[in-house]
Amino acid sequence: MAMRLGAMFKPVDSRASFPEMEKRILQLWKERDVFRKSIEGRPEDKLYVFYEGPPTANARPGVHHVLSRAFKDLFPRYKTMRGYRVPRKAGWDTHGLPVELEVERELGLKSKLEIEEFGVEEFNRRCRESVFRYVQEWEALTERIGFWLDMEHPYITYDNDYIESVWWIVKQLWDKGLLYLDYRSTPHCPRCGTSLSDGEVALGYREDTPDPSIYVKFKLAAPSTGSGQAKEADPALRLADSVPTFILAWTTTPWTLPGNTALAVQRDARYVLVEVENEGRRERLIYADTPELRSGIEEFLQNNYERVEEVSRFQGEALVGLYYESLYDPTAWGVQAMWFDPGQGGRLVAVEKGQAVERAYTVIAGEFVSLSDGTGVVHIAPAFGGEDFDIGKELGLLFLQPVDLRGELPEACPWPGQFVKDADEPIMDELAERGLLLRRDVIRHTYPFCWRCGTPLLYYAKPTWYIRTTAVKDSLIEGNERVNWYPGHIKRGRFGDWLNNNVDWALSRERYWGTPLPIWQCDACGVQRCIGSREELRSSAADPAAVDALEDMHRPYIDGIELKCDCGGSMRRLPEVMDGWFDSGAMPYAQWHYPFENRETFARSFPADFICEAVDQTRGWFYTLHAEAALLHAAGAVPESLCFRNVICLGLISDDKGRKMSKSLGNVVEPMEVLDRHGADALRWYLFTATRPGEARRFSSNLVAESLRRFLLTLWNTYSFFVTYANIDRFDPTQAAQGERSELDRWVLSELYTLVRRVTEQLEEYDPTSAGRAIQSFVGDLSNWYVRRSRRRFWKSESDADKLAAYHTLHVCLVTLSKLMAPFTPFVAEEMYQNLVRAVDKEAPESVHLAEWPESDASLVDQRLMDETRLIMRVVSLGRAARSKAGIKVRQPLSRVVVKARAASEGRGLKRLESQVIEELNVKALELAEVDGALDGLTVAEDESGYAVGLDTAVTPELAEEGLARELVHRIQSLRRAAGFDISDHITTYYQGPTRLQAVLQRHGDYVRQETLSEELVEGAPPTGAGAHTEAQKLDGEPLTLAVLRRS
RNA sequence: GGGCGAUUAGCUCAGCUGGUUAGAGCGCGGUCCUGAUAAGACCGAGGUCGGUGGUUCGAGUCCACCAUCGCCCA
Repeated sequence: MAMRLGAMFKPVDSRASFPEMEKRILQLWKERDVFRKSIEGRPEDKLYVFYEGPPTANARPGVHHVLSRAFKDLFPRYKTMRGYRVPRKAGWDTHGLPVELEVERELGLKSKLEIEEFGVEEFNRRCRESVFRYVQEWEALTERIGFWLDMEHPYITYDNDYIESVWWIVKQLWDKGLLYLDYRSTPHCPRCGTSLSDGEVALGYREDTPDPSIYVKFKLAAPSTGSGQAKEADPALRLADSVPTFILAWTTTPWTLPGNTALAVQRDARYVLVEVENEGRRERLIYADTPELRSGIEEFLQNNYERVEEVSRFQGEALVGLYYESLYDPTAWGVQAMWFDPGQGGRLVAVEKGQAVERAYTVIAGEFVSLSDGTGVVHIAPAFGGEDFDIGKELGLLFLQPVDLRGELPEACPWPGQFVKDADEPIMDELAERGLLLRRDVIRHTYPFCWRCGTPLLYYAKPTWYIRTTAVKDSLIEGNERVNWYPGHIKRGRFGDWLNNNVDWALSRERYWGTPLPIWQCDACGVQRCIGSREELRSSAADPAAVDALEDMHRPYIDGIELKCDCGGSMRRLPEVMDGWFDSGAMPYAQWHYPFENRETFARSFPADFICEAVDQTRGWFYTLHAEAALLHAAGAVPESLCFRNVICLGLISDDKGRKMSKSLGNVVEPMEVLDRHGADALRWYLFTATRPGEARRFSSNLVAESLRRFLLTLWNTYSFFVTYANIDRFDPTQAAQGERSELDRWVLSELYTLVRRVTEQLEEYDPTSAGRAIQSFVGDLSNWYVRRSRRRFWKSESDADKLAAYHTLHVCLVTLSKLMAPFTPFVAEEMYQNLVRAVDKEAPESVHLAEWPESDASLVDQRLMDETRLIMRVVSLGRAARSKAGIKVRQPLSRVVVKARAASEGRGLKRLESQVIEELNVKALELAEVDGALDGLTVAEDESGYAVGLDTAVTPELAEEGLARELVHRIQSLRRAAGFDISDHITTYYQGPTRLQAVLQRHGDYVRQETLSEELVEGAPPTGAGAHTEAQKLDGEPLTLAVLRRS
């Protein structure tokens, strides 16, 4: 389209490329430094605090990252427009096992031993390098999707300053006794050689894991044998019968059997003793007497034994205290026997030579024993399994750990050096040979694996540093009450439950690349000391100069720093590093190097107003932030026990078939591809409006395309329409008179300001999905009702008050929309704003993102008018249905339409707005059906809710002529378009056709000329060589030739 | 095994505190309209609102149980 002299606005191509437009906008933001201005232009004392949850840049960003980054971007932009200053500091998570594992893979290292041989210094150097491997891609994607974030000054968790702040936190907890060392049964990855936190374990559960399901026979010690019994056996057990008697226990982990030291039963449950016989050999089995357990076991017995007979029944109580014969003797393999010494508070101590542990291989009572699966008897191995460990501690049981930290069995055992899971088969085989395996099957259940390397986890009792989060449980729960969650069910549901079931946080990791645990221990006296700052380290160091020279506070350098002990000895750092999650939860403090620097900044920026991550962070970052704030508050170090006031918790993204996106399935959608094809606004809009936050969502490029078509293109075309006509008329919104608003203008403004109110309310409630959907629905109405109904007003030739009002109204709608949409689709909003506002008003803020959020004008909201307009839309729809039924096209005028409304008041509304119905349905009059039978003889369409519209389908000769005139207009317009004329070109039209055309043009010639900008309507062929566009057509079967010629 | 969430048209989703005969968009078949529109309108096919009970004059909506899926926990 040619630029017109005096045009106010940049011409808008209705077929714009959004990705290209977005790149221009990115350039514009950069040139004008809009992001910085959007922060610094707002008052310092009116902060809206956003915390960025740090990603790790050692893998490429995916669609799910776009999801969270889009939501993270929306609220800061919105709040900026509301007048808040919203700093947005980027952050990078750099520590932790995943990083180490990646590097291990690259180096081909298989164990911790190999890492140490390779060298911790070089290993950590490589870790440091690897964490920014994809940082350019992250930065490019972040910018491309329009996520405004200060990536030039990010916090980085491996920085010495960051580490120092983390140390400060640890020291606060240490001073309050919130840190302690304990033997615990800990989830342990035998490959990584380290404990995992509960949060990490939670990441690695796998459904449907096949495992053995076996029934193992534990032989009760007979009274006659040397081992005897601790108590007089209940006669019901019939032990005196000298028939071998076994307790049947069920397990899915055969490899734990060498660690077995007890069997547990339910004291009050009923058990049964059954005798079975095969080929003359008799034996007896004990298991729980519940219908569901018995049916399964007994069916098996019936199928495998010649005779099965119940001997007696008794309470579990009768079994408690009995001894049984151990399956193995691990001490013979060199395993050091230990026990929980009740004399030392249940501490785990070595069993000395010759010492007898009273409760070794006895039946104990346990509340946790399940009576719905297995046999009602649980095999107890305190070295494995939390419950086993706990009951061992409670009752002073024997403790045997025949498995080392690599998950391997001892060299001296029958399965030397085998990995436990591989030993399952041979263990079962061997038990079967000894006749101690009743039954073996396979079960599928959920089992935890290492979330990174996929190795099955073992529960392993070993010393670990814990944070006593249970001490601040009440505070955690209370703080959560004050957090606004979206979706709301997370608060009392997933997150609340997690807090209610809080257990202490396992902090230490026996690894290399992490924040070093700042605890030193004296070689001489064993005293331990926690260091809370670099200065404290220096002043306590044996060689302060070495601390000054320390450029990197990681291992191995930090391990070289020794402290002087009060006893005169020398203190060395404990080798552990910290759980990487602790780093992330420390970001409110450590991002500012608090309290060593930026005390003011911290004070103003804590707690956060808004954070947003996916639901998997419930046990991750959401928890670590919350917990560290509560702990520090309890330690008196921060003023608040909660860390964030509003949080959006996003659901996970799956592919279009509901499957998780994974490389192995090949269904991962590359975000950049979607962005290149459809643009960032389309992707953002889709993510905001398609599904509510919190819900799992299906994603595909096609759905983004649909979102683009349905919403952005509709909007864009409305915008393009406005600019096209405003330029023709040289409409200047800053100068032109307001004009005279029609009912239609008043209606759309009423809808607009209703929309402003709703969108504002919904964003205040952290519900961008509802807000976006409301905008979408408004844009639909604006385009398909307001603009469609107003078209004639824009293209009529006189520039009267009505036309001016139409321009002003559409202009204010589009400008307001650009502001409402700025947080959602920042690019197209900017594009529209620049053209609609900045092009005509150099005083206006230079970016829509620096503009003020629109205010609703209640005086322009007219509920009745909106209701009435909804009604006429409905009536028009029915009218079109009636036309369709009668087979008469809308171009053919008809004499009247008769409408049956549901109430008299509705009838009045219809009459008030009848001109819109009349125009839209192309009829001469609208009548209300006020008496019975008013619709008789008409073509009627009705809907379920009681409305009916009747159409008088009689076409008089006059109406037919008029219809023909409109038909001609339509054809000439199509011809103009086909000829490639500009909308405002004036033409001469030539026609040759049926004689009745003469009469029609006699009567309606003015109309045809005006509509088609024809200066003349000439009967005959156009002059040859004049360049006219000619088409031969049919009109009701008769030949018709039309030609259009542009006039110079 | 427990908790939370979901289940409405082929697909993506609305349906507020219970209220006539359950909706939209996409897709499909057809008709029409159009000088802003890659659009739009109308008609049609397509739903026992996951299932079973219950509360109620009335249930997609409330309650209980069950099933399936997802996430989380053990």
